[in-house]
Amino acid sequence: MIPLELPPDELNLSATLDCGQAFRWTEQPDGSWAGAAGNRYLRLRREGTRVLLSCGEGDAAYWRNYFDAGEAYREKLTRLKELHPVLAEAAALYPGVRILRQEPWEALCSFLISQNNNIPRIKGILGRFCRLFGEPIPETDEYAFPRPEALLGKTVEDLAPLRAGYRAKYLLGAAEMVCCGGVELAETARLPAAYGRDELQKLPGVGPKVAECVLLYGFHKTECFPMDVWMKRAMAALLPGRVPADFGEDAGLAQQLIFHYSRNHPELFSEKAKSAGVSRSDGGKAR
DNA sequence: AACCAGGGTGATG
DNA sequence: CATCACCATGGT
Repeated sequence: MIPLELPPDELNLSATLDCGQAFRWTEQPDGSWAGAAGNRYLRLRREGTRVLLSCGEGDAAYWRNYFDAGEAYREKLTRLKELHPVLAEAAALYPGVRILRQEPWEALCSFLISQNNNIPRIKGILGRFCRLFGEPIPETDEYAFPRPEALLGKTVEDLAPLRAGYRAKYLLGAAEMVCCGGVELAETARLPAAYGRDELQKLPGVGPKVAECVLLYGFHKTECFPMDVWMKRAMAALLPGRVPADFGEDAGLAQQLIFHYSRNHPELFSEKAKSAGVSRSDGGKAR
C-alpha cells in the first residue's frame, strides 16, 4: 500500500477517473477504483485525507506522476476562481478534479476513438483493443495498452472485433506514422503546444479537437483547451465572449471544470438555450 | 425510425 | 472561409 497525501479537495477520484479524460477506470461495488494505464494495473481507494494505492514501491513513482501529485491544485483553483464566477462555482462544486498525466500514444488512440462517439462505447472499444493487442498484466485480468508496433502489418479486418467502425483505420494510420515516420511525438513532448497542434493534425482522424485533447491529456500541455460540442454550448451559454487564452496556463483545468459542470447541468442547455446560444455568431454579446 | 455520441474529411458555395 | 453529407456502431 502506497499512501498519497491528497485530501478530497486535491483529488476527487470519481471526478478525475470518470470524467472523459481516461477510459480504463471503473468504480468497484465497494467504492474503490480499479483500472490500468500503460502496462500497469492499479486498485486504489480513498481513506480520509489519503488515497491508498495497491501497488509495489516500484510502481509508486509512476502513479504519483500519473496523478500529477507534485502539483497543488488547490492553488490552481484559487487562481481560476478569480477569472469568472462560473469557474468559481464549478471549482466549488468539483474540487479535486485533476489533469492526469497519461502516456502520449495511449491518449492519442483514446481520442481517435472518441470522435463522434459516446463514453461508454469508447471504454468498450479501448477495452477490446487492449485485450486483443496488449500483453496480459501478470496476476491481473487486465491487459497493457498496445504499443504502436503491435499494429504494424495489421489490417482493418484484424481490427474488426473492436467494432470501432471507421475509426479502425485511424489507429492503423497513427501506428504507421508514429513508428515509421511522419509524426514526431518526441518533438511534440519537447516543444510548445503550437508545434504539437500542427504535428498531430498530420495524422488521419486528428483534427483540432482531438489534437487538443492529446496535447492536454497525453503531453500535459496544461494551457490546451479542447472544444467539443458540450464546451461550445457551455461557453456560449455561461461564458459568452471568453476564449481559451483568457484562462491562462491552466486553461485545461478550467476546461475540465466547465465540461464537468455542463454535463452535470444539462438543463442549462434546453432546446431554446441551444438555438439561442450556439448558432449566434456574436458570441452572445448582443442584446 | 430517426437522432445522437468529448469530430474529421472531402466536396461544394 | 462556412456549410454539409457521410462516416460505423450502439443506445435511446
